[in-house]
Order: sequence, then C-alpha cells, then structure tokens
Amino acid sequence: MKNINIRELALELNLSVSTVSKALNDSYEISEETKRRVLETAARLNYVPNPYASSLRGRKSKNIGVVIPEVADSFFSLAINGIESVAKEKGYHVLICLTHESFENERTILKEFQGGRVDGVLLSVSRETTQCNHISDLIANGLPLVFFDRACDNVETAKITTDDFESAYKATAHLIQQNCDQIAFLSISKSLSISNKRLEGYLQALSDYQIKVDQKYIIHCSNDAEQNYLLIKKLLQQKNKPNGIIASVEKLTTPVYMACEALKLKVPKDVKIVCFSNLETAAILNPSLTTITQPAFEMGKTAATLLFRALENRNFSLIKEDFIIPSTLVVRGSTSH
Amino acid sequence: MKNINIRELALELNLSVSTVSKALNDSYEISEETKRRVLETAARLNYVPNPYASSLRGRKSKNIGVVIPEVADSFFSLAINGIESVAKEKGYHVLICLTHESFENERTILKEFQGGRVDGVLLSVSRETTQCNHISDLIANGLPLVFFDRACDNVETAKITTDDFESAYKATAHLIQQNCDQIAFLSISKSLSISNKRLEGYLQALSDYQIKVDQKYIIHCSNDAEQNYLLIKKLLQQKNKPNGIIASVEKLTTPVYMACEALKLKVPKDVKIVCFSNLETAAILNPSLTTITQPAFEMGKTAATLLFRALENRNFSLIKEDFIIPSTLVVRGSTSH
DNA sequence: TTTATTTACGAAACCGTATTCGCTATAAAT
DNA sequence: ATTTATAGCGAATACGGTTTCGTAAATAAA
Repeated sequence: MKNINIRELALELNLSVSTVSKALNDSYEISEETKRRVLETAARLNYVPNPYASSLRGRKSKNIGVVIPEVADSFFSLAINGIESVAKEKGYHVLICLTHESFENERTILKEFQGGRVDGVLLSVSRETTQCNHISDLIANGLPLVFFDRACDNVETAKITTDDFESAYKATAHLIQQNCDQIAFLSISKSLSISNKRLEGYLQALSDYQIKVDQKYIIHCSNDAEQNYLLIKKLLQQKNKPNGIIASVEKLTTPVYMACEALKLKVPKDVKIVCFSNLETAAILNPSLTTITQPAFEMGKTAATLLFRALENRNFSLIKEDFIIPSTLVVRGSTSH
Repeated sequence: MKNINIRELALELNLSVSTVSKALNDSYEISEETKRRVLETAARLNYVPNPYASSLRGRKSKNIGVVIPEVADSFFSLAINGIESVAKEKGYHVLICLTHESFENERTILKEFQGGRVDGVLLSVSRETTQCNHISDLIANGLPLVFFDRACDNVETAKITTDDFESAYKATAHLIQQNCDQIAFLSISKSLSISNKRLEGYLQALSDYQIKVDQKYIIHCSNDAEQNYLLIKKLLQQKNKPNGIIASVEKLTTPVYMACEALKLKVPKDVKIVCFSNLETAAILNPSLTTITQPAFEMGKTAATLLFRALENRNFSLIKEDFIIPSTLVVRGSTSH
C-alpha cells in the first residue's frame, strides 16, 4: 500500500508520464478511452499526486492563508467557517495561522508567505499592529490580500468590516435610553481601527445625547485575562462607578460578569452591559447578554469570495475599497428586563 | 521588491547555488565568513525560500495535519492552541482541516494526506465515523497518526483521551447525590467511542446506585441544532420527565438551557444539569453550569508531543497505547446552590 | 619532503509534476 | 494524389530548492 508517483503509474499503464499527467488533468489532448484507463488505474493503485510537486511546477499553491489573532473566539471561528465554505468550493485549502495578538508573530507569518506558501491572504491584524509595512510589502510582492474585521487603513486593498461606528453608537444610545448616564467603554487596543471606530461611535452617541465624556470610563485592556479582570473590578469600585458598560470585544464578557458578581452588583439593575460578541451562550448567561452580534460567517465568506475573484481574474485587482456588513444589536436581559 | 530565488541570490554573491543553500542551512561545510555574507545578502534582498521546493526535495513537508470535526467549539479551539504551541517550537506548521462531522469529508482529507502534504496527523474522528480503514491505510502508508479525544479503538496507534468513563460516572454520581433519580443522558453519536464510554460511565453509576435504566432517558442527538432543541424539549415535556441531565458534549448546552427556559423549568430546582464543556462562560450562565472540564490544551499538547517523538526518532514508532488525562468535575449552580 | 587529512566550495543529479514542443497516424480538404 | 488539419501521444525541460560527490588548496602528520 505504499504511495506511488506518476512515473510508476505511467509504467503500469505503458504510457508516458506526460500523457498520464494530462489525462489526470483532463486535457483535451487525451482520448476519452485513455483518460478512463488512467483514472481507473490511478484509483486502483491508490495514486495521490504530490501537492508540492504540483505547486512547485505550477507556481501556485492552491492554498490561501488566514491570519488571525486567535482561534478560541466565536467571531474568528465562525469567520473561518465562512472562509472555508468558499475555499472548499474552489478546491483550495485554508492555512490558518495564529498571531496570538503579537505583531512579531504576524510579521513572521506574512514574511513566510512571500516564499509562495499561499496564493492569497485573508488578514485580521493583531492588537499590537500599528504599522503596516509588512502588509504593504506582501501586496507589493504580488500577493492579493483582503482584510476582514481588523484592517489597516493605510494599506491599498479591500477590507470587509462591520459597521463598527454605527453599532457602537447604537449600543451606547441603547444604554442611554435605558437610563445609563455613566457609561464605560472597554477597549482592547489603542491602535486597532475597529477598536477606535467603536470608541468613536460611543463618543458620538454620548455627545449627541449631551453626556459628558469622562476619560476614567474609557479603559484600555490588555491581552492578559487576569489583569483585565482586575482593571474592570477597579473600574466598578470607584465612587462614581459606571452604570453602563460597553465591552468592545467578546473576550471581555467573562471578566465583566465576574467582576459584577464579585462586587455584588446586580445586572441590569446596578450596571447594564452590552458586548460585541458572537457567543452562542449570550442568550443563556446570567442575565442574558445584550450583544452587538457581528456577521462573522458572512464576513469570512465575503472576504474569501473577494479574494478568489482576484485570484481567478488576473485583470481584476483589489483596490482600496470598504465592504461593510452591518452588525445587529440584540437586546437581552443585561440591559432590560 | 519582487521575490528572488536561490539562484539569483547566488549570482549576487558570486557563489554557487549549493554553497548558498548550505550556508542558509548552516552546514558545517561552509565557513563562518561566507555564512555571514550569505545571510546578510539574503536579508538585504529579501530572500524567502520556497517551501514547496524544499518539501519536494527533502520529502518532508514540515507540516502536521490536524483533522477535527469543528473549530467553533471550545474544546477543539483550545486543543489547537496546545498543538500549535508544540508545533511552533519544532518549526512546524499546523494544517487544520475540518470534517464538519462528515465521514466523507474525513476520508477525503486523509486520502489527500497520502500525497505527502503532511508529515504526521492528529485526528479526532467525526461523529459518523464507524469504520476505520481510511485511517489504517494512512498509517500503513507510513504516516504517523495520533488520535486525540475521539479515537478509533481498532487502529494500531496511540491515543490521547480523557477519562470519559470515570468523569461521566462522577457526573452521574454527583447528580444522584443531589437527589436526582431520573437522569437523562444526551449522546451525539452511537458509534463514537467517547460518547459510548461516557454512556457506560453513566450506566455504571446508575447501576451502582441501584437506579433503573430507562431507555427513554437516553437521547441520541443529531448534528442539527434546531432538531436537538426539539428533541430535548420533547424529553422534558413527557410526564416522567428527568430531573437531571448529562449532556455529553458542549454544543448541547445552549439547547438544553433554552428548552428549560421555554418550558419554565427551574434549574437546578426542577432539573439539574451537567455538561461536558470547556466553555469559558460556564461560570456566568444562568444558572452557572456544572461542567466536566476536559484538559483541552493539555491533550492537544500531549498529542503533538507524542507525534513529534515519532517524527524525530525514526526508530520510535507509535504503538497502540492509551494516554489518559483526567477531566475535572466543576460543581456550579446548575446542580446545587 | 611526502603523504594524509581537513576545509571550503562547485557541478550535477534529484524530488514529482506540468507544459512545451515535436512527432506520427489518420481524417479531411483540395 | 497531394496537401492540410487534427487527434493522440512522448521526450525533454522547468519549477526551486537539497544533497551527493568531486576537487583544489591549506594544514597536519609521517
């Protein structure tokens, strides 16, 4: 049951290697009868082509790279499903690379991609990424790249995002309508565009509703769960503690709830909470969580579709363009009863 | 900024291709001075080696394949992190392939691996997998493979699992001690070994505590979320409805909670619930969820470590062997107050 | 001084597949 | 009958690295 190569397959068939290769690739040069024979024998001898040889010769890998900060996250894992659904249809493989929110990892991964490992890239940048030369370099090198969710504004390519400003605005307005007047905003990065857009939406809503901005309500979280928990706890322990919280990212949900519980704060009575989150369990939390639900699967799917358009049409190139798929505010128990 | 190959690099350096290759691979044949020059020029010209050329020539891909049913699942995404932590250290890449619980997908993926795409495989089989020839074939072909979590019993290789029988037993005993006498067990597959071992642990506990087994309390769920919800709802609507539920897999958590809420059943008063789950949000559910928490990261890490031992030592081969890492019963609000 | 060994490098073969180009035999067109 | 076109196949080359083997010069051993 050892694996055979095309040469041995050709030998068995009394055909040349080139004929077999063409038959396997359904070339018009080969007769139907021969194709049938080749396919039949290939199946019988359990022939599986070596993808590296094909990639080397064909100068394309049939792989797309997906670079994301983290896989243990509902948004990203759902986005992967969206991406994969398209890739599979196109006969491509998905190479998932994790940066773990580290800029250095991100740069290393993209650098490696220059060697030809992938034909195109879908990228959601790390929270540390402030400067984008490593991305521009890759594009200049001829690799098509599409951002999804977390983009760099000064890179000339397409991005798929959600309406971060508007949805943060909606979330904030919702809290205000629920009588919150001291609303905290939990950010995960000072540089990330989505984080900043969400922050701006929050600020705009405060302004529109004539609520004064208080810097002590704007918390910049880190990538350390324990530290974030302490930060949030501290926020909720000050004398003018907030009566509303917007968490700009899913992973802050648990520390926020934990902090409220530790401090015996009742949600939504004492504090109301909205999270940007795709958690399936949002509906069964204690209390159920009001969320901004992002169209994760759709975003992944759209990003992949766009990337493949660039891969398939050599005369179609990715221009700087925004595709915005709206999020949904789902009101649940953490902001009402 | 176009990518260059080793030939052009050699030309620039006035060296032969072989010398450059050896220098890049830190061969003892090359002087320190030359290595320095090569490395410096390679960096300056932004040389990135083509991985497919290396793989083809070296007959190894520096990739390991991870085949799992689903990525949008806490257990698997944490396991991926464990696997990746080892792979990264060894300079390997992780190729994540999703079966979406389909046997056909699983077979196709493993078949492709025979072409040499990966040097080794970590596999958690789909819920549909009852027959394992596609796996044995792969191993017979020379590819080392380690199971993690979901294994096939009749394949000659190592497996990393958790103590499914014992933890299901513990969960059941815990429910009994909390005065449950009508305990339902939610399975996801009739063939999956983990599902069956958990079922056996449940049955053994019932037997040891002299509780009669009632087949109507053993529910075989499907892969369809909506259908599972209806199934569970039906379970909870019968006249002798259970007062305890064990969900053998994380994804059943939400439908169970939803069904209880829809039927106005109080947890834990009317029904007590235990889930096999790695959900980070278990502690903040309504009520907080008693879980069997699997050592997901550890299992991934151990499986990867074992696989690499087989990859690195040609005289070490994977024998049929069980490595069992225990799960933890974490008692929370869904089974007590 | 002669011989053996070591150091540092280059030429060429090789990994498995795809593609270009050329060839033959047959069919079609003139 | 002659030319042209076409269908079907094979030889050879290319893809970009790695590795084997050979060799010249430098050094060590005799």
